[in-house]
Amino acid sequence: MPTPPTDPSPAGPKRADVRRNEQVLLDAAAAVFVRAGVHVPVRQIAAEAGLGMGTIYRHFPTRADLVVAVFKHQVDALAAAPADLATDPPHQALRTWVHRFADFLVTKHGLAEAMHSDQAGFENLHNEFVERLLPVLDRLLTASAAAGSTRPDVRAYDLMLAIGNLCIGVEAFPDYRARQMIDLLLAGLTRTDPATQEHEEH
Amino acid sequence: MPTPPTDPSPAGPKRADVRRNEQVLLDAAAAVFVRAGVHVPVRQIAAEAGLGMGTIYRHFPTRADLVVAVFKHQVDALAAAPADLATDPPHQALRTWVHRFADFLVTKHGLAEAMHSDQAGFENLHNEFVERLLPVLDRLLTASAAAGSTRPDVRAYDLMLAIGNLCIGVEAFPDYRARQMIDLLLAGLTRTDPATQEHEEH
Amino acid sequence: MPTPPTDPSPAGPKRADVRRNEQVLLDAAAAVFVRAGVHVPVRQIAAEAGLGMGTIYRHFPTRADLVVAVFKHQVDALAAAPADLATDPPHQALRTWVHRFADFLVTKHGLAEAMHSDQAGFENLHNEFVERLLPVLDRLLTASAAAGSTRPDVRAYDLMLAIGNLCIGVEAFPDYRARQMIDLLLAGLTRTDPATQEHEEH
Amino acid sequence: MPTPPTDPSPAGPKRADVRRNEQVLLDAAAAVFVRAGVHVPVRQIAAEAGLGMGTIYRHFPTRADLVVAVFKHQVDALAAAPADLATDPPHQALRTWVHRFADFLVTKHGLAEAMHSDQAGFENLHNEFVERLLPVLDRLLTASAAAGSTRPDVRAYDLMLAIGNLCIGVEAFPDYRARQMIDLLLAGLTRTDPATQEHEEH
DNA sequence: AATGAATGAGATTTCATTCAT
DNA sequence: GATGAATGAAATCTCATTCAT
Repeated sequence: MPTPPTDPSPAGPKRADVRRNEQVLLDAAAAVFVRAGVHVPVRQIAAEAGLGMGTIYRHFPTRADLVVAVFKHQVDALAAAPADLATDPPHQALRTWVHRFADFLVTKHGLAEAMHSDQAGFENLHNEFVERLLPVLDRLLTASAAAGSTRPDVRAYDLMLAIGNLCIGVEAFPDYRARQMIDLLLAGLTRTDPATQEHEEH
Repeated sequence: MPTPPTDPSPAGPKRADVRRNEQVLLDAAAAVFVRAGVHVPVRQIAAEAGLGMGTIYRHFPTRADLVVAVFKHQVDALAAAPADLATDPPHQALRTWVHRFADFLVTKHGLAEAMHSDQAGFENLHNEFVERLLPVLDRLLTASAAAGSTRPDVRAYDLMLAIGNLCIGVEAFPDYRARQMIDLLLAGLTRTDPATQEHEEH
Repeated sequence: MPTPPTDPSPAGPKRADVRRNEQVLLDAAAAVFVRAGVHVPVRQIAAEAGLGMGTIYRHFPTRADLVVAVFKHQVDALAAAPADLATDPPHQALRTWVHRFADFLVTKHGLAEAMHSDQAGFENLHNEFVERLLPVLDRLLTASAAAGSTRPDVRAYDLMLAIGNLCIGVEAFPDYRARQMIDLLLAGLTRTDPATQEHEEH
Repeated sequence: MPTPPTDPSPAGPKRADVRRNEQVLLDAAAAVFVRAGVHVPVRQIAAEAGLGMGTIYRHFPTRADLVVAVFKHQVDALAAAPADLATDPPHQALRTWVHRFADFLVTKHGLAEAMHSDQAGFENLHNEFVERLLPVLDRLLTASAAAGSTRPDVRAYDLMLAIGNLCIGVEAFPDYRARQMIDLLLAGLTRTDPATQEHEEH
C-alpha cells in the first residue's frame, strides 16, 4: 500500500548491488573454502568478501546454504556437460564425465569431504549433489550398461559417492594418486565379458 | 603386547598402575570414538574411562597421540593377520585382508575420515597407518602381482588410501554400499587375462 | 484527534501520506506489541506495517518515541474518560476509572512492564504516562477524598504506579488475580468510617 | 577404580576451594544484579567475581540456575523468619513478615522484575519463590484469617505476587513509595468488621 | 601421579542503526 | 521520503588446555 503496485522491475534499483554482493560472497567463499575448507569461520568469509558478517547471514541463513550455493554454482557446468558427450560411445562418455567430476572435486578443498559430512547443516549439500548430478551420472551409466560396456548391477548413487570419496585427501597427501584409483574403479566397472573386452582394450 | 616387555628403566611398583590406566584409557577412547567420532570432547573420553582429564594429557599430550594409540591398538591384529592368510592363493589373501581392513574402518566411526584429515594433530594418524599397515598390504599386493593375479602398476600406498576413502560415509549414508565399491576397485585391480597382461606392463 | 488540526506550516500534498504512514505504523506497532511485547525487533514492526525500517526511524527516532506514540494513542481515551464519570459519586468514579486503566494495561503485553522499565529509551514512556494520566487520576482521587470516601494521604502518583505494577505478570502467570489485588488496594484506600477518620489523619 | 574407595571426606581437598568460588560467584552475582539487573551479561558477572566465564557455566549451567541460587541464598532467612514471629498476634506477624519480604525485594534490583519474568530460563525463579515462600505466607495469612483479623477470601499466591509487584520500580523511580502502597494493600486485606476493628487501630 | 576446576579464546548468531539508492 | 541491505557490536556458549591441590 505505501508503494504503488507499478513495478516493472520487481524490486527497484538496488537489485544490481544485491546480486553483485551475492556474487562477491560466493567468490569469496569459494576462495576461502579452497584455502581453509568449508568449516572456515563465517567471520573469515566475511573478511575475504569485504562484507559484514550479517550480510552473509542475510543471504545464506545457514552455513549449508552458503556451501550449497557455492557448490551449485560449480555444479551447473557438470550437469550440463553430457550434451557435448552425446557423440561419444557410452562408456567413453561415462569415463570422460567421471573424470570431469573428479577434476571438480579435486580442485575444491574440502568439498569432497563436506559432501560426505553428516555434520548438522550439511545434509542439503549431499542432497544437492545427489539431486543435480545423480540423474546425469545415472543416464550415462545406464547407457553404458545398455551398450554392454559396463556392469549393470552397479548403482549410480554408489558410484557417485565412491568417486567423491576417492578424491578425498588429494591436498593433504600430494603423493596420493586419486586419478589412478578412479581409473581402477572404472576398470572394475567394465564388463569382463570376452566379447566386449576386445573393444575395451585400447 | 602394545608396549614391549623390555623395560630396564628404573620405575618400581607404580609401573603396573600406569599401564593399567593407559589400557583403560585406550579402551574408553575406542568406545567413545565409535559412538561419537574422533573429535569427541576430551572430557567425554575422561568420563568414559573414569579418569581425570589431566591423566589423558599426561599419557597422550595431543589428541593425535591418543587417536594414534587407539588406532595402533586395533591395527596390531591387522598387521598380524597375514600369518593366517599364508596358505591362501595370493590374490585371495589380498582380497581377504582388504576386506578385514575395510571392516575395521567401517566399524570405527570417523576413523576413516580422521585418517585422511589434515587437521592439526592428525598427521601422525596417517603416518601410523602407513607405517604399520602399508608394509603388510605391500607384501600381499606384490605377491599377488608376482603370481600374475593383479596389475603390477598399482602402489600399495594408493590402494590403502583408496580403500580407506571408500569406507567414508557409511554411517552418514546407510544406503551407500562401500563394500561393493571396494569389490569394484579390487576387480579393476585384477589381471583380466594373460594376453593383455604383457601389454599392460610398461 | 491525536494531532491537532492546527497546521499552518508549509507542507503541501505529501502531508496526507505521511500522516497515513504514521497511523499505519502506530496500528502495526500496537498489534505487534500485544503479540510480542514492546521489545520486539524493529524489523518485525516494519514488516507488520508493510513499511521499511528506515521509515520507522524517520517517524520515531528512538524506540521510546514509538512506544510513547502507541501509548499516547491508547491513552487519549483514558484521559478523556472522566467526562462520562462526572455524574457518578466520586469514589465510584475513581473505582471505575482505575478499572479501565487496569483493563488497558492488562491487555497490552509488556506495557505495564515497560512503563516501569529504566531501560535506556523508556524514560519518556513513564513520563508520558505521568503527564497524561496523572492529572486525571489526581482529580478523581482528590474529589473522592474531599467527599470523605477515601484517605487523603495517598498521592495519585503512587497509586498510579501501584495500579500499573499490580497488572504485571498477568500473561505470564494466568493464575494471578490482578483484579482482586487492585480491589484490595482500593479497599485499603477507602475511608472505613467517620469515627476512625479523624485518627488516621496525621 | 583408579582411586581407591577410601573416601571419608567425599571429594578430596579441593572441596573447600570450590565452595569458596561458588560463594564468590553468588556474592558477585548478587552485587551485579543489584547494579545492573538479572539480565546483566554473564561476562560482567565473571569479571565482578574475578573468575572466568566458564566457571559460571560450570556452576550454573543456565542463567536461571544462577539467579535461583542467588535468590535461594537470600530466601532462606525469609523462610526461617516466622519462627521469631510466633509470639506476635497473627495479623502483626503477617504484617511484619510482609515488610521483611518487601525489604528484601526492594534492595535487590531487578529481582522483583525477574520474579515475574516469563523470559526463557526464569520460570524456575518464580517457582523457587513460590515453593519456598508461599507456604510461609500461607501459614501467616491463614492464621490471621482464622483470628478474624484479615479477609479469608484472599489467596497467599495472589498476595505474594502483588507484594512483589508493588516493589517494582523502586530504584527507577525514587519518588515511588512502595512501602505505603503495600500498607494500603494490607489495609485492604484487613477485616472491616467493627468488632475487630477497634483492636487494629493502634 | 591423578584430579577436575578454572580459564578464555573463538565461533555463532541477533538486531539496532546507518545510508546508498 | 522510503527502502532494506549492510554493518558490527554484543551476547552466548563450548572446549582444549593448564595447574593448584
